[in-house]
Amino acid sequence: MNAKILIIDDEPDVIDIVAMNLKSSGFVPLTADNGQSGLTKARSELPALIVLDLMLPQISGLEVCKALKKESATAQIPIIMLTAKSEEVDRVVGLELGADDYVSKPFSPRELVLRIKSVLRRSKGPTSAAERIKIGNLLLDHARHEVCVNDEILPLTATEFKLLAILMERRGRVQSRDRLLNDVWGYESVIDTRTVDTHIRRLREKLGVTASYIETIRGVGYRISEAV
Amino acid sequence: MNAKILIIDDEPDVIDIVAMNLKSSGFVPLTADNGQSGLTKARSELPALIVLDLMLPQISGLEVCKALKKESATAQIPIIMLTAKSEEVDRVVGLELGADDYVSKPFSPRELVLRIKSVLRRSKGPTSAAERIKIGNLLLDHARHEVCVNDEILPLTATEFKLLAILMERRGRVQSRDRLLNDVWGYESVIDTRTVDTHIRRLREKLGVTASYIETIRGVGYRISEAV
DNA sequence: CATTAATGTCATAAATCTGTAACACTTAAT
DNA sequence: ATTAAGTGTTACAGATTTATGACATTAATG
Repeated sequence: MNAKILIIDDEPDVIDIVAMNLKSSGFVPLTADNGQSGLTKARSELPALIVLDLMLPQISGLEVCKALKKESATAQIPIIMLTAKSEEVDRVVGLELGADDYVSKPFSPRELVLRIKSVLRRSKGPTSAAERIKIGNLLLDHARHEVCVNDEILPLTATEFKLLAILMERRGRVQSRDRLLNDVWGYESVIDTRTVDTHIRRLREKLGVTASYIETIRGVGYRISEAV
Repeated sequence: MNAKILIIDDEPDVIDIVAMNLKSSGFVPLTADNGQSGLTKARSELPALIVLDLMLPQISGLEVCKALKKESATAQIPIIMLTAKSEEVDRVVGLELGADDYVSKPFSPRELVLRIKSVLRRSKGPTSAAERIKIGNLLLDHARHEVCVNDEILPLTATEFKLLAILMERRGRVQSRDRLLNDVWGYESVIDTRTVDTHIRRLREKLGVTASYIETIRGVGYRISEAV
């Protein structure tokens, strides 16, 4: 791996957490705590990818993004935007400006790393990202934000969708409740692990017959069976 | 759970309430009512996490934090700061000094417990243990939390799985019952060593023919044979 | 605003796992 | 062969863990 990743964020805790996780995933994290120094570092280091907070003092993330995309040296560098929930409106703007993905706070560091890997993968070869996952007669489409069972669309809520998506992406592997809380609800969620049970239940309810895909591993967590 | 949590606070009421709540959540609370004894206990007990009041007589919480982060033995222990509202200014300082989170007084014990869980979750690094171990026709997969004998999945309980995993990870080396109690059940477990026998028996039962892999070393303990 | 939907929490029921004690069997040493 | 310590077996009550239903609260929508 060994690729340089530049993190531009003004919150030291965010930088710390992200940098730590990147490092342990084999990346080389670079950091900047404001837009100006971020731009400078991007130009001098030419990182493989930039994680950019939308909300920055002085120069906003959008402007940084715009500037980077204007200069030929940095235009090709993929950018992942970090946005607070309320800023979700800006998502479209960000994407139109050239951001390659966005992750909303609070986010799980693990998920961010996965996104980074995904974007890097995509930016290299032809698009082959797993935008659609199919398991048996269960089909999940990230782009459309839809889940189908036998070509019939299931009306899942946002949380249910994300929960199912994570289980499907890691099919076969058991996910502990803690892990799910971390990855579905975000890294600073302070909710009870029992809540996961409830959402699993609601998922199963909507899945109907297909509910059997979700296995309970007593004393450990949940997973979606590997076999079709 | 079973993790040791050290509470450093000079108000007995706070200590009592927090300790009680931690205990009922399955943690093992340790306490100190001043910075000096807090430091001492942290070094001797090496708790899984420290709840540290910012406002302490004599040595301030910040200094305790700084000291802990300086010593390699304790540097990795996550710290949650307790701050009065007016001290919020110091939040940044605390975080920069290495605190992992902060909770401002007055706080709800429940929230503190959730925060503790969240921080512990976060600080648990990526699993570096060997994901799959194979011995003869016995295959253990951590990620799936599955054990196969000749490609057939064994329905093990959580405890059985953990016991087998530890034996397999240390194949060849005899594990005493005490050692197994410690590593499978966790320290502080007040369980009879004979209980290990029972679980070994259940394991063997499920292993069927492969049960012969688990050797009894009379007067010492158990082990899984080195040879394939 | 009013209404609906989504979400998190809780209490309780149901499932299942676990620790223990009592007893049977094995082994090693006398 | 006898004995004593160590280990295997068995059954079961108590403890945990999970599923479920109902509710309170928050967010989204018109």
